[in-house]
Amino acid sequence: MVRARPRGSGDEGLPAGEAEKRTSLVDDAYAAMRANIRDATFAPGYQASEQEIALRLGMSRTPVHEAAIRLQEDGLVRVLPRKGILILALAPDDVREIYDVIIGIEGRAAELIAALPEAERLAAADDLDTRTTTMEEAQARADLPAWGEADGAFHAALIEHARNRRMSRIVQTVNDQSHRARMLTLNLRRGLDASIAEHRQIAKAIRAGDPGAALDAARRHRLRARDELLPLLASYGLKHL
Amino acid sequence: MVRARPRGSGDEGLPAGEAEKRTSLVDDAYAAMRANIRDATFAPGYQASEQEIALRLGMSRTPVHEAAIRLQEDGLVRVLPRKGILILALAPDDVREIYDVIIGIEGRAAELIAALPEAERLAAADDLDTRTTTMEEAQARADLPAWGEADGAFHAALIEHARNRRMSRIVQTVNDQSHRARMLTLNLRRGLDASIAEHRQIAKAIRAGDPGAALDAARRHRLRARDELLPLLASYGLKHL
DNA sequence: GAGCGCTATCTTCCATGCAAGCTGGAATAC
DNA sequence: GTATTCCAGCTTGCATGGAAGATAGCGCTC
Repeated sequence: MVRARPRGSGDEGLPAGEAEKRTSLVDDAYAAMRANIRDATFAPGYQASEQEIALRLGMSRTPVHEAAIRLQEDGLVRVLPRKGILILALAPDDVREIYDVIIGIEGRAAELIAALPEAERLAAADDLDTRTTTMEEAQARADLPAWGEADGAFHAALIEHARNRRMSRIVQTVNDQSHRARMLTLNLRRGLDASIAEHRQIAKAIRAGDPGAALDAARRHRLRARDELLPLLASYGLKHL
Repeated sequence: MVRARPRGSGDEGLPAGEAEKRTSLVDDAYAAMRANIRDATFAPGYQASEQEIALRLGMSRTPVHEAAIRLQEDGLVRVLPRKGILILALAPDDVREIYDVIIGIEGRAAELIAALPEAERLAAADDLDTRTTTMEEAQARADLPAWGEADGAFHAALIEHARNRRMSRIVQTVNDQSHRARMLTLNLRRGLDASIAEHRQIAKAIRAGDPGAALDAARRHRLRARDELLPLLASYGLKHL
């Protein structure tokens, strides 16, 4: 039986820490299923059987089952007893919830970074500015996918610099959940200029070592994005993403 | 030692005859292990084998293994490949992380509640005030455990009223992680009066429909608690809880 | 005594078998 | 035609066994 092992596709693992050499089938199944959900190979609402997925991945049901438990814990699927694995859809209300979580977490993260010792603070600000510049360049080329990727990188870096593993995990989890929504709505977005300007403000407040301003800038940025996105979803009648 | 529990003969002695929808062994194992970790039956640093736990719970290794995966996802244990289940300890740095998560989430929750329509807002404020009164009564009796429980109830209610399932889940997860630390440090706490006054302020801002003030009050409350607790941990040299 | 390697034994990982729950549809009763 | 029953085939839940990795202790070599 052929064992397809998709490796390294978007594995945002630990930062420069351990050389992960583990090759457990459970991890393979988890990564593969997560990737399939992200790129909508498993569309929301699709109900798969563990047997079928196991067959496709060339393993038995056990690792698939255990991976499904992890994915359920991540909020990506629901394991229906004796019925199968249901790929969860995202309702507008979920998007609202996710934004509120991010508003809270990211604001605190920005505040924390601005309160770091000067050297680390400046390094973080430089890093964020660099990523914002990447966004500007993408915008100049009207390259929307690149813009989206750079935007994601900015926000990932923002959380990373706060050096709080729990925050990182929370943000990654909700980002996984909303990945499809972001991809879908990327070309509906309007406030690209505003985003870039707000990113600059966040970096500036961090550079200045002003936690209050950093908190405020980060919150405002996400609040605006939320208030821009939610009506868009509503007007397009997108009930589940 | 060996408590063989024949399975399948219907209801085991679950407390307070609840009509449990359906008891799966995995859920049983998850609940039992989580309870054991909370009350330190499984002390941090203890390395258990799945076989041993399975024997103790009267089931086979499979449900224990799957429950361990969920507990690992919750950050309570670490499954060491081919070595066993390690009960995680809590370092002061973890407490700091947890507080920062809560500061972010709870602040946003308070803000959201204060922005609710008046009827819901007032109901929430009343509820929070009631719970604060319970704390006052406990304090008058110098009943520290009751105080701690009422304090927990206040914060649980605060999150609950924000009606955001993801926030609820996040807070519950970090609360599980820090439960032992809270129990240990309950009798070291000083700012009981301050806590009650701050709770009143949060409720007041919510009642007034002032999101900014609610955010600020909730943040300040947790910031103060954090700044009070962390030095305490350091001074007692508590390296892992 | 110190270091090395072998092995006994512990552990999890994974495949698989069996039982039981759920579902859809055929067969039956009216 | 409509409602009901029943059953075949689907699904997962859980137990169990074999395989392989990890580890500690022993004996051997130097």
